[in-house]
Amino acid sequence: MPKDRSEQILDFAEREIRKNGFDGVSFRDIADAIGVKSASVHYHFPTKANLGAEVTRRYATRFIEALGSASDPSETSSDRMRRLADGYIEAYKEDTSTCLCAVLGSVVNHLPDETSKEVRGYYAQLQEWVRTALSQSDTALAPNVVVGTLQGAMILALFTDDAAPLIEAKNHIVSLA
Amino acid sequence: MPKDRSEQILDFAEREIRKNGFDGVSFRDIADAIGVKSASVHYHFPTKANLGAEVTRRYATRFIEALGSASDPSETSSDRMRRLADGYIEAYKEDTSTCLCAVLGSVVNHLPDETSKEVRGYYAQLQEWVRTALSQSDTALAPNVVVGTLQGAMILALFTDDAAPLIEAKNHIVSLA
DNA sequence: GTCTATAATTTGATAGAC
DNA sequence: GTCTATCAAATTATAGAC
Repeated sequence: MPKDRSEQILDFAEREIRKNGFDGVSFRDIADAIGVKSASVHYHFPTKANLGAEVTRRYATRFIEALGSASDPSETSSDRMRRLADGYIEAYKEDTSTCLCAVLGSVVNHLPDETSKEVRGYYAQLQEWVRTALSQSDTALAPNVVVGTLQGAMILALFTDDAAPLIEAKNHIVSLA
Repeated sequence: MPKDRSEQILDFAEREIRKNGFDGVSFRDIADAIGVKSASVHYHFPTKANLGAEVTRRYATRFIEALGSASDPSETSSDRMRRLADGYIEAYKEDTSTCLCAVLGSVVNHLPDETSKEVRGYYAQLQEWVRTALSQSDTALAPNVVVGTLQGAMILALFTDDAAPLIEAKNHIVSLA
């Protein structure tokens, strides 16, 4: 079955936001890319604030679900950190683009409320997952440090156009978890 | 002596870019803020690519110079990491805004060439400083990890509106250096 | 659902007077 | 150096026909 239009729009919007930022994509860009007019995009997502929110919500759901359980007793903390880091690495490789969070996070106070609310929600979920994932370990790693390290590595990966900084961050975190 | 106009423009442009991103500030915003017309801003900085480049160059120079020596033999690696982290913390406190690098770095491939060139140059300098600063230590900390961790913590600090993630990142890096 | 048409605003940028 | 005046293009968004 063919992809429905809303999904097509979200796909392209997500890719462009991750590459160019929230202000770096327009309704016309999206419309042109999928072969409709901008008014049709507005039919599916009435405002840009709404579009940003939906892109973020979908991204968050996908990312968090892919992480799986943070409390499976058959796993170690390192196992979970490895999965987390791999999530970032895959996100990077998807389109040699950053995670949505690094792009939208750095300008969160500039985003429309409807969008920033979702970005904050995503961070809260991620933070909670890491907190749980590390809760049975006596590691000195703070959840903030884990998330920050991967986030920052994402940006560095963009510069070198190479996943190496992400691999280093992964090794660092896994070895300390 | 009064600040000259170019400096006033750079001051405001830097603050806005760090809060709202490169696309989040316009020549008119700047002109209004300092009480001139947008044509006057263009007189000092002919294009936005040029303005972005000058803002970045000035920011980089200030930040790197504030770091001081990366090879003073009377200091330990931890001392240097402490200074580096404090640089980020001060940058955050300046206006509860991110470092320029986190904002521009995440969309580096979307920036005009003239601007992105300066952003990349800044990163190279920073990376080199950290590499030198750690070169006499047998720490397992990679320069990428150090920079990434602080960068990522900056973004997290924005969310919580609190420097706590930066403090955690600082402690983490200093203790491992 | 998609279109045409259009409104209202904002953007980066330039020409030329003072 | 700053101004007025202006441009061409792009932006988000809406009304109404099909």
